[in-house]
Formats: sequence, C-alpha cells, structure tokens
Amino acid sequence: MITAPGFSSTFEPALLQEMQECGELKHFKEGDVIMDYGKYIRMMPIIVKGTIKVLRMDEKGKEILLYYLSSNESCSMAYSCCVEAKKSEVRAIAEDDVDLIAIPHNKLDEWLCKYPSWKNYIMRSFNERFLELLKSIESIAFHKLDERLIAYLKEKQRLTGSSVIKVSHYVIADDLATSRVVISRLLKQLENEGKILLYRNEIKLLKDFN
Amino acid sequence: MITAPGFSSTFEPALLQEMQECGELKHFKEGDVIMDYGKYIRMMPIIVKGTIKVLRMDEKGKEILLYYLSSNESCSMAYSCCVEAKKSEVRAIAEDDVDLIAIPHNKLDEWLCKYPSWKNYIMRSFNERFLELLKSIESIAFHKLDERLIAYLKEKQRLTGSSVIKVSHYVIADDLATSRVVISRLLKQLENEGKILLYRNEIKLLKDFN
DNA sequence: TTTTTCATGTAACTTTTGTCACATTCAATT
DNA sequence: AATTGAATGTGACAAAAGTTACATGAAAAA
Repeated sequence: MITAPGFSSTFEPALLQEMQECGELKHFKEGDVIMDYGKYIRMMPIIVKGTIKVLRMDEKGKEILLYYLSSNESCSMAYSCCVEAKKSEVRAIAEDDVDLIAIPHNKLDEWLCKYPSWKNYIMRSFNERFLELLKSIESIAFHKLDERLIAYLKEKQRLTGSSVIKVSHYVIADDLATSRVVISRLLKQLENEGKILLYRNEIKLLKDFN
Repeated sequence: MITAPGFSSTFEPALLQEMQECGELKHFKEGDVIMDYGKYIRMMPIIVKGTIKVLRMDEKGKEILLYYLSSNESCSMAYSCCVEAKKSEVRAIAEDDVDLIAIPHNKLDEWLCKYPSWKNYIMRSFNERFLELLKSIESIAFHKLDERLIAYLKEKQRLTGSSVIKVSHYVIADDLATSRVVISRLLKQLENEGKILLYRNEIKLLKDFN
C-alpha cells in the first residue's frame, strides 16, 4: 500500500490506483547506490520516505553534491533518461533508509496524456530540479566556501530536522568539491565564533548559527 | 514560411503545419532581451536562426553564463515556466540576430499528446538543458579559471564558426563571473604562450590554441 | 589491552583569484 | 586636431583556497 504524505492530493484516484498496480515498491538502505554513472535507467523513482543525494563527478573522480531529493519528489533526469533510453549522468545515493516507487518507463509516456495530475507533477519536477541546479550554480559561482559551508549545514538541518549533523569533515569536503583540510579549518573558525560545536563525526549547530 | 535546418526531420508534417498556423515568427536584434528575470513567459521559443545567451544573476547583480541556444534548440526552462505559469528565473539575450518561432502556451500541452515528435523534442530538450547545466557546474566547480577561459573561447569559436572572437575582456569576465583584470591577465598569458593574439574587442585564436 | 584505522587539528607554505590604482592606447566624436 | 570615453596593460598587494606534512585523539578490531 502506497502511503506517502501528500500523494493523494498530488495524484488523482485513478492514477494512484494504476501506480499501485504497475509501480514497484523498493527499499534502499543508507549508502545504497540507486542510480550510477553510465547505467541505463528503466524506472523512474518517486520517493515515499527518506532522502536521496544526487551527485556529479568530473573526469578525475571528484564528486560534487547537486541536490537532495526527499518525500514526494523525483529525479527529473531519471525521467528524461527513461524516456530517451539514455545512460545516467549522475549518481544517486540513499542518504538514509529510502522507500520509493519505481514507475516502469512505458507508463511514463502513457500517463502523460491520460492523467493531467501526472503531467503537472512531471512538469513541476522538471522546474524544481532546474531551480535546484541553478541554486547550485549560484552557490559555487557567487559564494565563498565559508558561506557555502553554512548553507550546506543549514540544508542538512532542514532535511533531518535536527541541529545535530552526523557527518565527517571528509564527506563535507567531497560534497563541496574541496579538501578536508579546508573544511576543518572553516569549521574550527565557526566553532571559535561560537556558532557550532565539533565532535567526532558530528557537528552541533548552536542558537547563534541561524 | 518556417525553414529552419532540420525542422522537417524533427517534426512530423501535421505538426509543422500547426506550427505555421499557431506559431508566431519573431525577430530579435543583437543584444535584445528575449526573456528576463521575473517576467512571465507565455510563449515557448524555438530558435530558427542565430544564437541566444542564457544567464543567471545573483542577489548582488553579478551574472553568469549558463549556456547558449542555437538553431533548432529551445529553452526548457521557458517550457516548464509556460506550463506552470511561473516567472522566468533566467535572462536570455540575443547574441546575434535571432529568428525564432514563439509557440503559445496553450498548444504546448495539447501537442504533447497529439504529436509524438513534439513530445520527443521536448524531452530531448529537457535532457540537453540538464546536461548543459551539469557541464556548467562541472566547469565552475572543478576547473580553474584559465581552463574555463579556454573552454569559453572554444565554445565561441564553435558557435560562430570563426577563430576571430569579437568580445571585450569585460564581457568575458561577466560571463565567467570574475573580474576584468583577472581575464586580461589570463589572456595576456595565453598570448605570451603563442596561443592567441589580442586586439581591441577581438581575440584571434591561433593554430596552437586547439 | 594493544593495535590499527579513521577523524580531526594545525602549522607552514604555494597557488589562485580578487582588488586597487593608475598608465596607456585606440577609436569615435566634437 | 583635440577631446573624450571605452578597452586594455600592469604592478603591487590582499584574501581565499589548495597542498603538504605531521601530530593528536577517538573508536573499532585484533
């Protein structure tokens, strides 16, 4: 039974019915790779529970965080890849435990004409993902690392709903496409300013942080 | 009469017919603003001739180049904005003289179901634009300014089909979101390496450049 | 407990990028 | 021809980010 929050207000009843019939409910554990570079994508995922991290790698193997996907969202790049039968240009990793509905690619087209709510959902997704990428570009192009780091921590806070961020400096460095030493340095600076507290694999955001 | 190269192989005859009837042929001169921040978009442009430059601005007014659109291409962000009745998040400027067909927003949806070639075109556009944005992110995140500058000049060369680039250092600096002095410095370096020649408002790419 | 592995701290240094100030040069206008 | 304004050149310096090397500490494994 599909029971994502907001699903019934997003999709019309007949479509929900079809999604139950054709969609495959899948489960991923923290760290599982859901999509990977060069792999064909035959299903479009709609997230029911949990958070997915979407990454892009350069030639030398450095990876940068593009955006997160959470409840009720889906990856537009997966959609156009499915329809076009293209290989994935991104990697998607389960940030925590993830439940998703995988929609087979042959249904994507069909529903587009059949269900207005589906078409709206897809268009909204495209738009949201474009905006995420624009945000990402803005962040890298216009903001210095200290600001990007703060934005990164706030995003984590928003996604988890907690002021205690469980992540190593090394992972942050990867996500922001910089080096661990630089992140440690900036974090220490934030700690000295009384905005955060640092522990092993853990960063606590204080009142002053926001 | 619509006569873009490749149009008849992209769209089915019946759709071409409808495009002629409903689409409005528009002309823009170099420098004209085709889309702008915060403006509603009611038509989706398909470029027949010329090149459009798509930009994104930050809060402080700094602008960065996202990508170029040329013959037979269209702006996916315009599409999803049209369908969703959203304001534009980007600025689009005619790089040279541009002819385009403006498709009214009410047709976009209709054709999606009616013409498979339209649906394919739209999906391909979405995918291409995503890839452009990914390329842009990669460029900013993983490459130093000298490499980005070289890529920028090569792209100009590709688009114009000429090794003589007509652009000021100031414009390049804007497009790459840096300062004019920095660009002048890097260009002078390339000139000293025998890869380019510098003139006023003009950069000549030499054999060694490629 | 001891060892090993991973995470973090930090100093010292380099490279890259950004900024300011001012000179020079080219081309259009008066 | 003289004036003006935009484009470019360049030195000097500051700030930001990247790199190397090594120390310390904390947790997991032997």
